[in-house]
Amino acid sequence: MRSRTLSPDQALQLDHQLCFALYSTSLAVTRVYKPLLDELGLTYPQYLVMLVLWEQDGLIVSALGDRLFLDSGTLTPLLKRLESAGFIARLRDAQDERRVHINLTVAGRQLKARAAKVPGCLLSATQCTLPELVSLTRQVQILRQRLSA
Amino acid sequence: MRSRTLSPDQALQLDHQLCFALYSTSLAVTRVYKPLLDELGLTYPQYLVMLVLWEQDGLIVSALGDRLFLDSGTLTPLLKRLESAGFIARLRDAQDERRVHINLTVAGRQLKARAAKVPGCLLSATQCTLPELVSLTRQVQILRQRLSA
DNA sequence: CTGTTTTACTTTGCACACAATTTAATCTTG
DNA sequence: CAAGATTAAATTGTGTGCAAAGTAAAACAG
Repeated sequence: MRSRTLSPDQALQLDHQLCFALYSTSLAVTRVYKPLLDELGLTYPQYLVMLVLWEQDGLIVSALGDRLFLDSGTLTPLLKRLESAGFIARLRDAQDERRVHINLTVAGRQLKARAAKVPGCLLSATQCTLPELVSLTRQVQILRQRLSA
Repeated sequence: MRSRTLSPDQALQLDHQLCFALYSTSLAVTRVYKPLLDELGLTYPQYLVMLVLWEQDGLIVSALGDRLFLDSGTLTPLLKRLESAGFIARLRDAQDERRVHINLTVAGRQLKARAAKVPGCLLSATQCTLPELVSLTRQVQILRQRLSA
């Protein structure tokens, strides 16, 4: 019968690390997205920002950060690139000049239609059923919630 | 009864994206590792390299890359930093001068003992049981395998 | 054996992530 | 209301990831 705990040697094996499974799989997913997002003129983190804005336009930078678990040090330059690309506009809040609202441009809203096929391409790349993916997504989200607490 | 497919709007919701769950959870894991690895003088990707070398010393750069799913453009500068830190030595192969072997130094081997407690800290941070983590790790590894094929 | 191709690694350039600092605006407190 | 504290973004510096180009050694082909 196997022990309930691992030896130090086993515990340090790369293929036993959940962290590495998540890390390498996340990078693998990004590589699958790359050609799809290239067509849209977006990087993967930029695509995530657009997903948020397509759900809720006009958020301020910190609200975007809360949603994506990213800070302003990451978002500020990324948002400037999205602005240069013509997908968003950055507007200071008139009431509170510290805040910057991120608004979709017409081109940014139009991009949503072209992005509609992306999730389906990913689903087929995984060779999983939708329920399988939903289950795995939930498990990983729960882990994130516990780690961020 | 729910449809077996999602509407375009549902399919593009951030919280339905497995990619985002993986991406944000992987970053969350890295943030939990940060203080532990700071003590060892390693970044997270450097820690992964050390895990590989603790299993098998003397690998060439491309073999490390195969194991970690990273290319030499990523590994070369990272390995130079590990060399500067005194944990590894880089040695040209005498038979084939194109190859560079990565060998642990004494300090690099000694670091393994200090790293032994890291996996346990992570396990407790997840508030999961070991079998739960093993199951999740396997599912994510299978996904990676399908995406990399 | 010599010109070509392939391989292994390095270098360069761009885009994240994130800690730490800075700047500017707002809030709080006495 | 004035001084200090807090907040929101932006900036700076370091370390990845990765595409693309460069370099040098080895393998191959005629």
